[in-house]
Amino acid sequence: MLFSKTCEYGIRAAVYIASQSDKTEKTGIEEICENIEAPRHFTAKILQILTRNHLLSSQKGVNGGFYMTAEQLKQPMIALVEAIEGKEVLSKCGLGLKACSETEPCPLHNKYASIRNNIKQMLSGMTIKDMAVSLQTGKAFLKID
Amino acid sequence: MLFSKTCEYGIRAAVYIASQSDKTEKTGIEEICENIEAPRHFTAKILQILTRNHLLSSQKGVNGGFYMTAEQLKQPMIALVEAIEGKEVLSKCGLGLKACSETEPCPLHNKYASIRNNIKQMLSGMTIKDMAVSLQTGKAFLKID
DNA sequence: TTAAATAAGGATGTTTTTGTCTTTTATTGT
DNA sequence: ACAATAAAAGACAAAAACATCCTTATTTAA
Ligand code: FES
Ligand code: FES
Repeated sequence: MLFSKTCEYGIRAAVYIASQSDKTEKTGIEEICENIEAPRHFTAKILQILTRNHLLSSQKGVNGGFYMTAEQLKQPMIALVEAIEGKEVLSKCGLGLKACSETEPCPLHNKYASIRNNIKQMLSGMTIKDMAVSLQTGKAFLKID
Repeated sequence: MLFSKTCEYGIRAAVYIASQSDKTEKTGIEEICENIEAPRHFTAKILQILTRNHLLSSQKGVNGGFYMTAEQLKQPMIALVEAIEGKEVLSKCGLGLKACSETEPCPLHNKYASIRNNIKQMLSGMTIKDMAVSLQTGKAFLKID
């Protein structure tokens, strides 16, 4: 519905990495995928994208893995979504018109634009750290057992 | 974002057909696709689905085409969406967990569930006729010229 | 300095979505 | 009846999304 599989895995992975960021050890792709129930190689590709976009940090070699800096933890969810789905995703027309505009709106525009704005607010107002904390405190989960 | 192409075309086509439902003549697939800028054969398939689900009516042969009964015009948008995307689409987890649940929620659940509810309300509270009227009165458009 | 570990990158494969083309079936005006 | 018309249906094709596998580059511990 809202996100592609790519985006779902990307967010889940980033949140998991964030949730491990107190530890000194970096988090390996294997561990990540086990804990978010995502396909190993596919997820690795997504993390490459996020790393290139500086939303994650990584280190190769023994004891390497993924981690996040304090700066990265403060990034809002929307940064992840835009890195994966593209910047425009939150301004497109809900009915697929070439552009979303106030002057030539689709019949859904009035209501949809406000909902789209809610989504934008949700994603801007929540940091990766916020999500990680809800994991750490047992309030939320990244997979169902 | 919200809908698949299939769903977008399906809604646009249905709304266009509805907007022509005052006329006595039925509306042909060619005319529909010109007016909503959608691919001819693909859209025809989508209309088949909607017709099988009794959300549209159709007639073959000379002077045939698509049309909607008064009953069908009163259907809410959500009926179209569910016919095309499936009934479950509006209750799935936003982060792709196997199930969306209050007891094992994903970190997005709190905010997402409320947005998803807004979407549901938007789609339940607006009939196909409502959308068609906004077209007819020039307040909305199904393609950009 | 070497072996092991681990992410990055590239090639390839599968599935789903999106789209076209052709044939069939039903309807209607003549 | 017949020809024309239009939707239904089925086969096929292209593109995108989803996923795997293999090789390469980098790092570190021993
Ligand atoms: S024009 Fe369709 S959502 Fe704005
Ligand atoms: S559990 Fe993810 S949206 Fe409800």
